[in-house]
Amino acid sequence: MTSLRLLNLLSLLQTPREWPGGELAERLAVSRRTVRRDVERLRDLGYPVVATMGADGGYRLVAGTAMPPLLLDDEEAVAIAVGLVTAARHPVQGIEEASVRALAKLEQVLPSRLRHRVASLGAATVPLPGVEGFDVDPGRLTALAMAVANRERVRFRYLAADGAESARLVDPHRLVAAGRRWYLLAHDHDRDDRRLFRVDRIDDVRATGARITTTEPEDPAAYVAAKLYSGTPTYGAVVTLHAPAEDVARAVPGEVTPLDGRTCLLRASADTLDWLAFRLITLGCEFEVHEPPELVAHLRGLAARLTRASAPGTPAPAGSPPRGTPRSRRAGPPR
Amino acid sequence: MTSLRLLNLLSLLQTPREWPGGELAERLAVSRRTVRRDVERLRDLGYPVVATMGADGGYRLVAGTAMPPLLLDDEEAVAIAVGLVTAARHPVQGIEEASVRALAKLEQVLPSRLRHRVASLGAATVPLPGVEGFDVDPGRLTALAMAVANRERVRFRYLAADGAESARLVDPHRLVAAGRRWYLLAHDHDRDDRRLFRVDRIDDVRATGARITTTEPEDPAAYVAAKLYSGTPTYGAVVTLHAPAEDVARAVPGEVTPLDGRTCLLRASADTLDWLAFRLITLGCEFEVHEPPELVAHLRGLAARLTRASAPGTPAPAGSPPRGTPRSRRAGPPR
DNA sequence: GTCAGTAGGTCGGTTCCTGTCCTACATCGA
DNA sequence: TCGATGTAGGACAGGAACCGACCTACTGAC
Repeated sequence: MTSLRLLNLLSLLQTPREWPGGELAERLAVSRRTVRRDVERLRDLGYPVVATMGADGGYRLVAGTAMPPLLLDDEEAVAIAVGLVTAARHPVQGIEEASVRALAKLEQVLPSRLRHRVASLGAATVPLPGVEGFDVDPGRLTALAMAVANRERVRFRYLAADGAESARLVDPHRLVAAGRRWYLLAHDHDRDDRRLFRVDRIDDVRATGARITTTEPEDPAAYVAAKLYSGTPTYGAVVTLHAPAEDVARAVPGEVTPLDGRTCLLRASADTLDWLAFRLITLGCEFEVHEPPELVAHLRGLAARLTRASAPGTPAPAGSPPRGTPRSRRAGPPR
Repeated sequence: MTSLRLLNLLSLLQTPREWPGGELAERLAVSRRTVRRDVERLRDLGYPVVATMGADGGYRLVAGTAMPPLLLDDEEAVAIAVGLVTAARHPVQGIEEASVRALAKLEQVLPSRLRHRVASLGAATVPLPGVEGFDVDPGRLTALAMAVANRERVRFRYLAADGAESARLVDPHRLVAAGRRWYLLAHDHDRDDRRLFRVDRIDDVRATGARITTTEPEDPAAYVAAKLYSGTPTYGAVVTLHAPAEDVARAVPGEVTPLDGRTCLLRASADTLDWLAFRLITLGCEFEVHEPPELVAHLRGLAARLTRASAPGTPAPAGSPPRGTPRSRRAGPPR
């Protein structure tokens, strides 16, 4: 079949190197002429293959106007999936939805032998500070994304803010990420009204097979924003930073006002104190917090904890096995 | 052309929903019979398409044994690229190389109109603490990855540890990630010897077009490990954590020994104090540091900084514009 | 200049592909 | 229980596409 050969050819050409026509002909078990024709076919499909002339020339796939089908080996597929899983955990502004869509697409076709690798590797992510239960399970996210794409009614269990658990039957309309949290905008059939669900409080998602009958609001983004800002606890911080304004503006989101060449004023808001403290600490500069008082108290608590942790002269507890040959310190880094 | 239709069909089937044959026939502008035959073709290619029988049945692509070609729209491609870029910045143990390979593959064919989006979005990543210049430029990484895959000799400028800059001509053999740093294992033609280069010190990578003539060591991993452990500064930390051993083991890499049900002993090593401190703080529990003394001092300095930052009653500097209507705090989260 | 590579035209035989029939079977809902 | 609506798949004939073999033209490196 010629389609299979075309895919194989694409797969070969996607490894970033030059392929002489003879080698391609051999690998695809066809004549050189046919390889040329296949290359022409790929070009017709919109995937530009450039050929460098002369001795030791060859074919190479370059960027065109359309994305060619990506042909991945197992490891690459796992790597991409892991990347998308962490992207779902720490959504990047502007492509949150596309990340989840891509993850759902990939999950749908990912061979089962690779799934456990993705799961185990995806779990070993860099932990960012947050409250318990903050972490979104990517599987839940993709299940909901599939339902949204499929326009399919779903059932799930929901843990409300007051701790009450309930079973819901909803028409899922859209997944949105706000800050570091995911929300599902849906029509709740039991309540017969639109609701905004926090995805990390959703569990046991089950497809019903029924089609969606309700419609989403004409401006989902505005709806979500209104719901969120009226309901989510938010801490607005005002901090003086001993660092140039331009450096700060690059590093953190928020409103940065330069005070002088070496200090600036930052206004930022977040939904947890942990997160605010984390962003401030990782800036690595001196700073003073003016508001809110909760953040001042939080930082003072953290300082106390660190002081306790670095109490001088604490001996290692008995029973700890002796360390082998200690690794060298302060040696020069490799060239 | 039938290959084009097959790709389109694959593309449709990859969106996670069910497709009735009639709709597919319409979209592909062929008869129902041909759709059935195309589905059969896909199955022959190893991509399992399941069909649910009965009224409102349809076709769906499911996970098989081989990865089908991924057909992505622009946004999904950007999302994947951004995910891989951050994965290159924060390599996940075990798939570092595959991540870069996938990124190189994607970069090669990514339409130019999407590149700037990837660049700008990829820059806005969560900053993790580290020394200056720690961050690897993903573009450099993919350039080197391409050279490795292409077995092509490259030129670059290198900033040695002592600050001396030099031009190098090398045969790149392999990219390896150790901890959070990338290294290039290569044969340096000027020195005529194997060298290990830190990728963040490499600049201005340029392909020469010449083929590689040297061979990599029979056991690259061992070679790199030997080079690294003999040369890189490493801090070995010994810390008592007031958290259950199993929780800790999940959250941080290192050797965890339970002391009792609620505390454990952690041995971990890293190349910067910032990184060690960061991992300990984000655990969120009480802890005591036994070794090394540098870490104790580092934490004490951090505690002092936080104490200064949370000095009571610091008024906001004059001239700061009054904040508009303050956002609500402590209101209930949305249902 | 020579050599080794790509680019591309032509031609005949063969293969494959397509649409139109047809029947068989599964599933849901009335 | 029956009918509607879906998939599954065989048979067939006309047409389109594909393939290899041969040829010439062009390009770049040694």
